[in-house]
Amino acid sequence: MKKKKVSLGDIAKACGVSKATVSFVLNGKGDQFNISKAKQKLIKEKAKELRYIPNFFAKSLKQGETMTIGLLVPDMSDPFYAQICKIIQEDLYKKGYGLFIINSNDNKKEETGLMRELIQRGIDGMIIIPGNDIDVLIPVLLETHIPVVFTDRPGDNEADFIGIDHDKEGYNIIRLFREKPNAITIFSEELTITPDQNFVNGIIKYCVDKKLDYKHIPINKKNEQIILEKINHSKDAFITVFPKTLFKLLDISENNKTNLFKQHQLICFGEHVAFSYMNPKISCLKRPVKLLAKQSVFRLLERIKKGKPHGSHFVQKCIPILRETH
Amino acid sequence: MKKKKVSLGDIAKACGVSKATVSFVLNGKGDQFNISKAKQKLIKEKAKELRYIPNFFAKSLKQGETMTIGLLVPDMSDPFYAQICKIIQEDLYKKGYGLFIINSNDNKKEETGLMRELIQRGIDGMIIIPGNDIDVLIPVLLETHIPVVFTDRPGDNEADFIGIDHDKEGYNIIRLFREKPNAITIFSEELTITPDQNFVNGIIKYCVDKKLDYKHIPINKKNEQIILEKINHSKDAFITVFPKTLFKLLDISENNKTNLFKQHQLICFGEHVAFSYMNPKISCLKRPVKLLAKQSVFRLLERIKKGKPHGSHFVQKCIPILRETH
DNA sequence: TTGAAAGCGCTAACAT
DNA sequence: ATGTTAGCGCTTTCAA
Repeated sequence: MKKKKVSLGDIAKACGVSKATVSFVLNGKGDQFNISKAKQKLIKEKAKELRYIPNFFAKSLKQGETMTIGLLVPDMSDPFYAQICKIIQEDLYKKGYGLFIINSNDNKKEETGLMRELIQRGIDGMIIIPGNDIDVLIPVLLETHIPVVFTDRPGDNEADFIGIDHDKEGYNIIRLFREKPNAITIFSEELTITPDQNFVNGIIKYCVDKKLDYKHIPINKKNEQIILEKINHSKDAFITVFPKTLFKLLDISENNKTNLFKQHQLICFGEHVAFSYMNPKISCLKRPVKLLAKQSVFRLLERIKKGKPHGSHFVQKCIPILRETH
Repeated sequence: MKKKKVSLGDIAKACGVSKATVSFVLNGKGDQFNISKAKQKLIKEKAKELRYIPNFFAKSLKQGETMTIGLLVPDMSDPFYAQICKIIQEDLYKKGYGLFIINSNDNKKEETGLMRELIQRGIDGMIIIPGNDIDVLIPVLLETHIPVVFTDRPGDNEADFIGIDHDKEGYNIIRLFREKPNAITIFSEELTITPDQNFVNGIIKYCVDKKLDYKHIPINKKNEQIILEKINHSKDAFITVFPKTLFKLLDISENNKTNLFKQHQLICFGEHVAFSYMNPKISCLKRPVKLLAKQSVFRLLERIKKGKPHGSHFVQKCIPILRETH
């Protein structure tokens, strides 16, 4: 059932040389160690013949690095995170690193366990999009000394962070509406994640500053009546926190044969491929995915390879994409 | 820069016992080896105190398994594959396995290299959605003895396959149109992947059998005129191979201020969240993602843990989702 | 009831 | 120019 894998030793035996020699040759250090061309050739051929595949782990064990990065992401099937995953994977790959991904589903209870799961696997560093606030993560972070980068959602001042300023983005989003709104309704899922709360708080702060009426409605069965009320009997400008919420809102509206956009301006926080194919085309505030992903990798490798200290904060602006609904 | 990690030995030293004892206790075999409760407690506390995290690799090295599965996927930011990745990751996690993902971008040249990359990492098995046909993969497959499962795209009779029958799905898709079409136009990307070709071939076979006119048009700049021609001056029923292609088609149509759906029925091969929010709502032939992903994991673990022989083929049907455009 | 020691596959300092 | 050997962290057999 478990056929034995070919190891360095097997090649060494087959060639009548020592493991060291084989190791040197196969790692391109043959010349450096003055191993005769003939022998080098022999070894390389033998390796190919025996279909030798080096055991990465054994190497890692010895060298203390695994060339593997861990990524903790809320939901890799969400297009936003999926893109992040992809870019991170590809950028890391170019630098010789592999990627080990775990979905947290924003399950706060399990998050620290999942992080430990990653650490156990001997990763050289990790990028996390945490569901929990920093204080619950700190115990795990203290258990290890590998570099950690927080992406999209911040840790604390001590921690590396690559993301956006949710508070500020929330504060500024209302200025994007074509017509100055009289009142704002914010739709979202239940706000369990602090940065999302901050985004909504930003909106509210603006409303308070500008003396705008506002209401925040989590989308759920229980609120369906009040949602319909808002759709049908108000002229509020709508803000949806993430495309998923917008889709749910549309479902509700559709099920009740009402047209959401007849008397409402709408901006969605977060972009979605679908938006430009919908009717009307959805205006949104796009998060700078690519930049965040690339910068996260860049930063993490800087920490790992150059031993740079932590605590850098890379805050990027969102990009308004104004199509038809704003 | 590289702070030393706590190892088994450190705990052993701290407790004045041997590494073996610590290992037993920490693996829950304390009782089995009759290690005194007091000592067990001491060891466990010390481990916690020193923030001990076991080194998975060292364990793997010894035990010959890494509890890690490799996944080779064309593009994990494509919603279809993203979902597959997610389900696979979660199902594996439940069984104690980790997931190592690599994007191939359907780059055929690099594919075998990427597979080797996975194998090197000592994975216990792998799930691949290959871009290449089996014959180019065989050399790599022969280098290793780990179980491999082909998902979505088949290998050969020898190989495990979990997917759909592209040929047949192509053949049957035309029956889904509400009105019997006089002619069919198939839009797709350049067909570089055999199963995609098979899907189109299936369609064509049907057209030939039923004496229907057909044309297959790869979407690219060069074909833009002929695409517009089809949109504006034909009444063909349209089939798009994958949502991405549909979106491109819509872009072209939109840029030319024409309405694609005025005189065309359309079915898309492959589902997309956006479809039910578009206007009109897109009819499609949905691939059974969840089933494929789950079955792939199930099958792979069956191979790994029970040593079942390869060569099983699990072919599932696509599901028509008929909304408004068919 | 516990410890010593071998060994998983690999690298690299040290011998020869 | 090439081989020997120790050791990375862990498990497990065997001995005590």
